[in-house]
Amino acid sequence: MLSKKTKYGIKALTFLARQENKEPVQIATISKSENISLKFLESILLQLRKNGLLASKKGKGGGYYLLKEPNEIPMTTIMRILEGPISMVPCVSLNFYEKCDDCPDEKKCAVHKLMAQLRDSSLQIFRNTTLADLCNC
Amino acid sequence: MLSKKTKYGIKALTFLARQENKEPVQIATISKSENISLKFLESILLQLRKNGLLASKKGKGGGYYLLKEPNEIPMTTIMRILEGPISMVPCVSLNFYEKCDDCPDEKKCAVHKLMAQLRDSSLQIFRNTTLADLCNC
DNA sequence: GCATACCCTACCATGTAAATAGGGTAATAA
DNA sequence: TTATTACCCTATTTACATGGTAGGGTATGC
Repeated sequence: MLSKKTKYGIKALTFLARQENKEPVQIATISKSENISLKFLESILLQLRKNGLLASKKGKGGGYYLLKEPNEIPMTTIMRILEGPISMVPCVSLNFYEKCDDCPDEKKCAVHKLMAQLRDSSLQIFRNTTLADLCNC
Repeated sequence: MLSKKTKYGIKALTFLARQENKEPVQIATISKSENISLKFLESILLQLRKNGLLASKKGKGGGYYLLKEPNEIPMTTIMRILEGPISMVPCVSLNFYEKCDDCPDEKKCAVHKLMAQLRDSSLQIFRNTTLADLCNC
């Protein structure tokens, strides 16, 4: 399941990507427009800032804004920051690899191969989709 | 993330699919061979039986066995029984559809389109893979 | 009739998601 | 300088699912 954190994060990012000018947008503005709990959204945007996707400006006229062009931000980046691994099992993850403690041999594991296939197809979609693509809806 | 229930279930099913004869296999046998908690596995096999994938035989010489040929069991069936929806959000699920309460219009939702795409590619893999395919590892 | 092995219900421990609360701090403008 | 704005940070709560455990019940077959 996709966490609400990721879902809200994507919605907030597309909201920012849709801004004509590059003026900072207040958290409250996004919160109201997208029906997202203000405080929860705050923590999400903070996380996106710490991971280099957003920057913020304090004080009056402040808010959040994108650091790159929407078409330069692939969904892989966003997913990995907010949701974590793309794959469904750690033993096939490229960026979050972990060995299973119940599997003696990954190569002989029935689940492993299937999940690797799935990861590849998911990766392909996420890599070929940028934030800009999500705005045209 | 793939739940351990699903992972164990798939492993157990492939174990049964690999049996030469169609003799019932005891839970304890699978449990030991695949390093799965006995009682947990018991509940998983029970669920698979209630959903028509397995049958069981009680008493001495009893155990679980497959009801169909492995190549007649697509992964979609197994995943939907054990893991639930294939899609990452209920609003794009074919079998477990649910409307989002925060989205006024699904067609305009940035997340929706992306997740629908992802669901399609996952479905394609799961539909074209049967239990038999997992046994050749 | 006894051992076998599945069947069923209940329980618990742990962890995570989602949301809430409340105050702190930096930047800006007047 | 000072008041306001709006981000920054920590802690807490609630709810729920997962993974696993416990213990007995029941049908089967030798």
